[in-house]
Amino acid sequence: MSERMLEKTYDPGQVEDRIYRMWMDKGYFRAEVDENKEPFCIVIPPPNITGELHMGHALDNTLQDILIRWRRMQGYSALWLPGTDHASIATEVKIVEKLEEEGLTKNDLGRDEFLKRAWQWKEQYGGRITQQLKKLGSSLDWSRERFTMDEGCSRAVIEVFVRLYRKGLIYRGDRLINWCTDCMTALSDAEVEHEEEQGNLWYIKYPIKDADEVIMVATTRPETMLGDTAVAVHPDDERFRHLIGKTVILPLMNREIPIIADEYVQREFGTGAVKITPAHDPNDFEVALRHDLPWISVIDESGAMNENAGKYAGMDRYQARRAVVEDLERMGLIDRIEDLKHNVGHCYRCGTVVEPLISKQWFVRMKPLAQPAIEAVRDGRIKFVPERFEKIYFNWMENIKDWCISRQLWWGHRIPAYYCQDCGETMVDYQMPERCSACGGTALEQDEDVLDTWFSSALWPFSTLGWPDKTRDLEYFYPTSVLVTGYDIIFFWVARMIFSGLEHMREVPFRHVFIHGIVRDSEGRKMSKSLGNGIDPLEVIKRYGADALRLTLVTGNSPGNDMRFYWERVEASRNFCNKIWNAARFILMNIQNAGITEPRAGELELPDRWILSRYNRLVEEVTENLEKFELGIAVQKLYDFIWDEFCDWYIELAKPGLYGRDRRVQETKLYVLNHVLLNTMKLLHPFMPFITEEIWQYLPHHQEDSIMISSWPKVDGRAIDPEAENRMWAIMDAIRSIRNIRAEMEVPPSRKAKVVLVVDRQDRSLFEESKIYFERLAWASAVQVREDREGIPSNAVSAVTGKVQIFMPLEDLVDIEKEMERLLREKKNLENELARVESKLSNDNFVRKAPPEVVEQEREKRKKYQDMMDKVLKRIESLKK
RNA sequence: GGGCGCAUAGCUCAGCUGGGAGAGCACUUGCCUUACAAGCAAGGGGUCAUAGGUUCAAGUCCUAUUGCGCCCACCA
Repeated sequence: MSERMLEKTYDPGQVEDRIYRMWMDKGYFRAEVDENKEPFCIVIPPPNITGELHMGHALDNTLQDILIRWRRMQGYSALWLPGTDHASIATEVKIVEKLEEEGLTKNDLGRDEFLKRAWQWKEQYGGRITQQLKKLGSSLDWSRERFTMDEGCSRAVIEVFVRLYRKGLIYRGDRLINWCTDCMTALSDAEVEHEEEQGNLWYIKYPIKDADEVIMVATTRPETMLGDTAVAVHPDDERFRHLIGKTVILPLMNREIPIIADEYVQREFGTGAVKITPAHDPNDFEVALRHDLPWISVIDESGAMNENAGKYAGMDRYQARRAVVEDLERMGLIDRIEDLKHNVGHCYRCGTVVEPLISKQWFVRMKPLAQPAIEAVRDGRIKFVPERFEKIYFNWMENIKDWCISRQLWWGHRIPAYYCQDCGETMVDYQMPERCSACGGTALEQDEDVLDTWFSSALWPFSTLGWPDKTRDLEYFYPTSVLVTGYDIIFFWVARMIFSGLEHMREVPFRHVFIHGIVRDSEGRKMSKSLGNGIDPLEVIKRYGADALRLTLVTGNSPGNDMRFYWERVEASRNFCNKIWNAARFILMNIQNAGITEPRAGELELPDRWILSRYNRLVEEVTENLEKFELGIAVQKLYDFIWDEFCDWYIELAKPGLYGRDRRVQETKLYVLNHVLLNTMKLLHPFMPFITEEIWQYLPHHQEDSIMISSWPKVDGRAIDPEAENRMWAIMDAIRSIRNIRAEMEVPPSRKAKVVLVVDRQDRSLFEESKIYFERLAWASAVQVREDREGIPSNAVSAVTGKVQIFMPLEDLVDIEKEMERLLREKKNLENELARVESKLSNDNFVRKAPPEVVEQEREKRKKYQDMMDKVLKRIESLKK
């Protein structure tokens, strides 16, 4: 028994760091390979080392921590594996920015020096976000912390690259790729964000060679005409049929280019004739391949016109656009200019308009990898929660194109490809070969480029467990159990982990993908740095505590849906913390005066049996909700149970016993109070780990040193007691009625009143035994239970519930007219209810087709309402006298 | 162009496999009742977007429509 006493309000600042340290010191986060236990594993979506904890992380990690803590308590060997991502582009951009402040560029430093800086940066800031995760209470196994560029993960990357290359699934070639002229690197399709923008459609006349005719094309990017190598029309388009095979003189460049026919052309759009710029448009590139057209690059990697652009060389692409249009106008070749909304691709990191360029890059051949990944979801080996995201996943996987994986950056995994400087041979290997496999030369150079940052993330579920080595961890924890992440990175990450896991492990990387939405501001806008509307989770923790933040994030959250952040909601969560804190305080105060005794059979009173029954139902439901990833529903039930049933009802119902003389009764009450609180703290622990631990530490009668290693409550089927529930419900119903009347008549609690309860014979003992609760909870001075209404003065107020007719002789307060009004209102209500029930029961189809128990329910209702109606009518009669 | 989500109390949102509409905040009234005023008790407030349909029964399932939002896509 503890001598310590709790403060009147819960102060998370006093508690959280101390408890987290205790958990760490005791090694509770550490998961062991234990053949006697089932494994349960989640790998964290590794936050970028550039990152600081934002609400998205807070939500994502709260959900993971809930699942992990719950499964750990259930007896699984639960591993939550932490780590960070090197975030190739994002980090490199930051370091370049920092260099700029010093007046330096990447190239001033050179590759080696730059990487040294990058690693320094990683050492300095890489741990920042992991420290912040601790503030949230995340029960991550820090002994297994990984980094996408640590030695093991890097080995995995090389292993995968070499394997895929040897299998023919990685290749290098000149393709039209997305290029960011600001980041100066190639991007994958997924890294391009399309936005609709207001633009123009220029109609340009191209003169036909040796004819007095022009063919008009329409384009949104006039500057690219400098690189045109054809004009295309639809093969069946009568308007142009006679021109197919002829050539046009490309204005400004005076280059002869052919008119070709291709079905790609939409006859209805623009003029029906399309200029073909293979080097700067993905469609045109495809057309050029089909027709064996040359391609001419006119824009360079910085977004400026190159030497192929004639007099426009050196101009920025937008400058060139204006110049080209001006020149064409002067020549009378612009027919007209229309407004047009169209999609423009932007770099997902810096927002720069992406330039399609032809470039030699490395690619992963996707089709063969995508197929098994589609099947794994289709046949249910992987399940998305909620399911609708499977559709999005299929749509992406089924239309996937080869993945451009090389990046013209320095921070990242360098591509393990080596080129012979003598004969140009390409070799891909685990390390640099001694000599060229073709010519035997020794002058070899490694590819300058690094891999897409998502290439290493794709391996995360197994690279972190030791792959390519056959480790015990890998054997035991793979496939992992759940992946928890936002819908915004399904393509970047989830999809790629799935095909990578299947390809390299021959097994799915996880069983469930639990998708959540994003946290928005109170106006529903995305939180962003530029808007300055972000809420810092650490500030929330500081002001209200981590538990309040976690509760806020999970309450009302349904899978896959966005949510808005309100400080008012955090306050409500904080209030709940305080509520349970005070419930615990109350129980502890009483435990100091008496002990706890496990009750013998028959010693439990009605409220005790009621709360134990309700508690056991709660265990059942919460567990079920967690299994279905319905975390928001689970926590709502906990909230309601603790606040309403336990605090507002049971504690009040227990007080008479606690404050009575009978020590045995006191100890029984304390047993039940402690038992229910202890176990609801367990149920609540995954959601609110700190306060539940703190309370646990104060409460007596548990074996384990910490709530986080205690066992998840099990349902005691014998405790579920529908009869106790019904009986208690009847008492509560009557108490509520009395309170209602008193409130309506504005009787203050200080004024006690006599209460007469008229009941049926079979309920008499129930109400006799429950008198004390009416005294305590309904401010009754004396309670009389009887089976007849003889001698009840007419100047009493009354109410009717299912089981009891209540009279309160409040002589001086009673206004007969008002009383009559209330009775007539009651009568009206009952008439409505009866009419509704009657309409159902008189419907032959209902009685015949509805399930018997539903029909029975309706019949019971009818009886109940009729009883109530009888009583109300009698009361009305008696008042009339 | 295709797909998805949302539309429920003044505000923000829950509502799982169809069986008499819920929470938090806000509002009204009364209470400092020896755990908690960050609290207690009582209360007001909703033709569950619209129109059809399935069913004995629809907020819940189906179809269409409207509004808002998101994702994907090669009509220049």
